[in-house]
Amino acid sequence: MTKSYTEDSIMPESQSASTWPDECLSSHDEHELEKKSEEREECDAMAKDADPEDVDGLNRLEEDEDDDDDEEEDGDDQKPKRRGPKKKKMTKARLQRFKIRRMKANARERNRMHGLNDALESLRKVVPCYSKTQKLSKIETLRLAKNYIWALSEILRSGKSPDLMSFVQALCKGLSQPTTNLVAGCLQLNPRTFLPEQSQEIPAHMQTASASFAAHPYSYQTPGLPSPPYGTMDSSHIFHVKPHSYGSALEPFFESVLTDCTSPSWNSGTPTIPFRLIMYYICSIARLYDMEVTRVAGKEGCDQI
DNA sequence: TAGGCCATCTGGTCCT
DNA sequence: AGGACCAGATGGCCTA
Repeated sequence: MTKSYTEDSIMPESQSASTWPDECLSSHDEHELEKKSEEREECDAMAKDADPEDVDGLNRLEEDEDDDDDEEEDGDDQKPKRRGPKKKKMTKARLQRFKIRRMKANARERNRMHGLNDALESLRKVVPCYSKTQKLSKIETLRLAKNYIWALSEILRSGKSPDLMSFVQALCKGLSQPTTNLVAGCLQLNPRTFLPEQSQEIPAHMQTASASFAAHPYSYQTPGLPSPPYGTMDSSHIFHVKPHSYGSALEPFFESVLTDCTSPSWNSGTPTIPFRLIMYYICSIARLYDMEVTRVAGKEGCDQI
């Protein structure tokens, strides 16, 4: 049974940036989950009603049993006897129990995978780029989430405001072409401007600001992945993105944050940019933290004197 | 049409 | 014994 999830899972535009993981399920999301849960119950019911005679694996199992029987009947000395406990004869009752057990296991496995997919869907909604039309694949969602976490923790660690370029570079490390384009489109950026290979074209002040982001300790080489675009940063693939107005892209990130949030694109149907606001808050907190540490340190110094 | 992505089934292994 | 987890196989759908 194949179930298609073609329905658009759209993040409501009203969802604020403050709805972070624990509260990230809006009423809309809850409704979606309820709907899915109902679908799954139907699915499970169908599995229960399914004719056990139709289970493919059982046919194979029956074939195995036949083989065993043949072996016994032949009594061929040339073939080594199978060691270990002898297989019990598959009676009709045993067969029936096996079928039921197998169907229950299948239903459990389906539910387990659905749970995993729900978690991934929640993750999609909290990573920077959430598009109505272009849903991130599972693997890309995980990669983007990993980059995002790293980028945010780097901001907290350094207490410095990164520029947009280096932030997006960090986000796009190891992502595929479509995802990189999505991130670029999401930020209304020209992907050319943050390509690692072209970093020498970035103004000097940008490169300085990017320093802490350049060395991505968790960047991976994705060994063993079959083919590009996975695991590569081949820049050629990024050029397919449609041209935008790139004027603000080279401006320092935090100078434009608030104005960007009130720009028309903020409310458009295209991917939202809530993380810009989040970034603003995080960096503000980091600055306050830094100031507080400096203040306390100074005070302790005075006390010691 | 090939390749990517996905859902599902399945058998194996480990744990309770 | 039964459930959770995992990886391989398979087939369907979609897109470049």
